[in-house]
Amino acid sequence: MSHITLDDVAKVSGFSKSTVSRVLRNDPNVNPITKEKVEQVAQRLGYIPNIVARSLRSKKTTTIGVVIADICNPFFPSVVRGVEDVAREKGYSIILCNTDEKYEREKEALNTLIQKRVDGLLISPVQKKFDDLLELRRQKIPFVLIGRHFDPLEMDHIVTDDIRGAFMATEYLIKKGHKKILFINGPLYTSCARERMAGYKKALVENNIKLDTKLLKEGALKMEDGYRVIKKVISSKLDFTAVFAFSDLVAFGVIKALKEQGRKMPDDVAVVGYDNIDFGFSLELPLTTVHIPKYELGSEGMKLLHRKINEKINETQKIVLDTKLIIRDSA
Amino acid sequence: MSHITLDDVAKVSGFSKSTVSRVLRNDPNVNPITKEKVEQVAQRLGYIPNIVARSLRSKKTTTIGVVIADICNPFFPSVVRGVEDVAREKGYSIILCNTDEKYEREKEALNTLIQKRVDGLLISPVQKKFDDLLELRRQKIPFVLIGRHFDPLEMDHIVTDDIRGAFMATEYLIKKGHKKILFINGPLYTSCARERMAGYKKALVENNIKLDTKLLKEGALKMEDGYRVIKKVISSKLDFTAVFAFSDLVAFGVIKALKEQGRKMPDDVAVVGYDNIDFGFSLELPLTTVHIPKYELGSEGMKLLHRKINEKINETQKIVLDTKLIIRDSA
DNA sequence: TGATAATTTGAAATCGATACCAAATAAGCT
DNA sequence: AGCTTATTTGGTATCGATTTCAAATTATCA
Repeated sequence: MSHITLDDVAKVSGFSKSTVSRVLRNDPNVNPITKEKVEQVAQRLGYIPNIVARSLRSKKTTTIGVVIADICNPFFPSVVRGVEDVAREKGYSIILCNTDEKYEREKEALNTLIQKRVDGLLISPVQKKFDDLLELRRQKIPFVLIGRHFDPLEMDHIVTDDIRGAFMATEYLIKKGHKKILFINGPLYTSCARERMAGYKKALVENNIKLDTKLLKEGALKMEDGYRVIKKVISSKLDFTAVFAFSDLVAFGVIKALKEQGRKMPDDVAVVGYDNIDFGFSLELPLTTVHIPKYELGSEGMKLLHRKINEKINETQKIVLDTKLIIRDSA
Repeated sequence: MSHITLDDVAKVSGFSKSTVSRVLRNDPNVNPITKEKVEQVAQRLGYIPNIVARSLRSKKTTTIGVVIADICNPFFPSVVRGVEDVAREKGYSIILCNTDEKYEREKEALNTLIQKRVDGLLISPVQKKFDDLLELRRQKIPFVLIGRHFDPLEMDHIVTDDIRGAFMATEYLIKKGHKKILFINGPLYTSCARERMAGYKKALVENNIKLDTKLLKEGALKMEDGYRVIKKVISSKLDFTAVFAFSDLVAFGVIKALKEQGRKMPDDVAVVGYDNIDFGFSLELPLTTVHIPKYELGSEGMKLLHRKINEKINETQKIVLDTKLIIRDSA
């Protein structure tokens, strides 16, 4: 009454468990005629392989962990989709975990994923601490970082060229005549915020504009953050003619706040976002932004992870994808 | 050198496997002093429980499958997030699968999930066929349908009141004086499309407007579909003053097409969407739409699934969440 | 044809935990 | 104390597959 097992198929078909196992795993070392017979019995009995048992013995779960900040952040769905498409193609399932940008949550997630013996992990790390990642490395569990990386730590990763991305965005604003560009950056514990900062500064330097640190804000991640910063900056009478936001999400908050202040965009203030999330084009004010190949970040990341799992590659793999400036109406 | 197992902890601590197992599972039938000792040894050895082994024996994987159409459809992230939050709280991980609205993909996904012995499933079904769901039922694997349901099949589900949602949207348009309301519906194999159709018709009947079947279009799911339908309808000189779209996504396509035609919204044509996806408010034309409690669909669905897994509830549970009309500028 | 190699099959051990039942020990009570 | 009951521990079977190694069978070829 319970489940049909490989044993049952063996008994009914008259072959041994070994042979049946070979058939069901498509092992070539089996007589085609035998294969046929066993398959028929398996079919007839409605046999369903128990992958848990297989995993225990073979030490492979064909499951990988995907750890991101928040699937509701419009940046991530494409990434995850890219991962899943490649994963499915290669025979993996994905376990999804949201960290909400909290280190403790990341650590917990990695813990359960280790306990569940995933074959590998794709992680968009919180970066406030990284002991948990070192632990992964110690355990020799393959993992690839997505979108963020730890420079001196020699961990496999796939990221975008954020220095260049931020450089392009900033230079574009400069070429349009802007000199007071408010940069609402993300948290500096993230590699992307640091690199975008570098890109921003590089553009200023190359165009002989001296840096005004009062125009540098950091720590913005969500819409509210962009909104709040603008409100504060304006009440402090700080002067600026353009805003470069850490993300499109932050840019939305910026636009909302500026609109409430009655500032016309892009004439009074130009706004540039980052990420190029969906529907940014059909906003009230179609957003000028830096495109990140989100799907590829996921799909190529998964491909790399797959190689890491199957081939024993020792050197750290670092993939850097290109970004692209998308010019629309907001700047 | 390999992994520390429960056996190792047993040997080092001097207790038996059984006792160690009890400690690590927080079984109350164990002396606190023993517990302390064992825990210290486990800690010292860096023991990591192997959940695969546990699952094999206990027949529980603490993993559930989540099968949706496409995480890139802005409807789903909130749903998945709702699921994951509750799942995590209850000790489950989620395996995510995208079907792209294809029955074969759904079937494959369910297959691997069954083989991986998930404890239960949350499914937004494709509804073109349902043999795969009947198979799940035959196998007595608990599952809950999300957002769509099969009326006569008595399967547990959590949906929204789409008759009422569509009714409200349509009636709102009627009260605004519209009589020729183009309804660009989704595929009729989905329960939600059928119910919204019912709501649409009900509103017409109650307001003494006779149904013009030429104004009924179906099969729209994506932005392109909305765009295409409008283009076609206009070139066929069909007259309409309002559009009720199956989803906000479809509405986006509609708006794009209408704008290209130079029609002013909402004056020439009023547009109402469905779902209330994020950022619909900050569009060029803030969208009037029907709100669906997406997060709750996921979180409550997961709660129901959890009950189904743990208590042996026999009656089919049907949860219907309420919808709400969100009035903005597009109609 | 007979020796050798290749193919095909099977028996038993194993993966790492939990479950079940029995045994040992401690506690409670007349 | 002596008996019963509760608490705590241990031994062994088991979950359902894969792996390893050896045995049996078949094919190859001088």
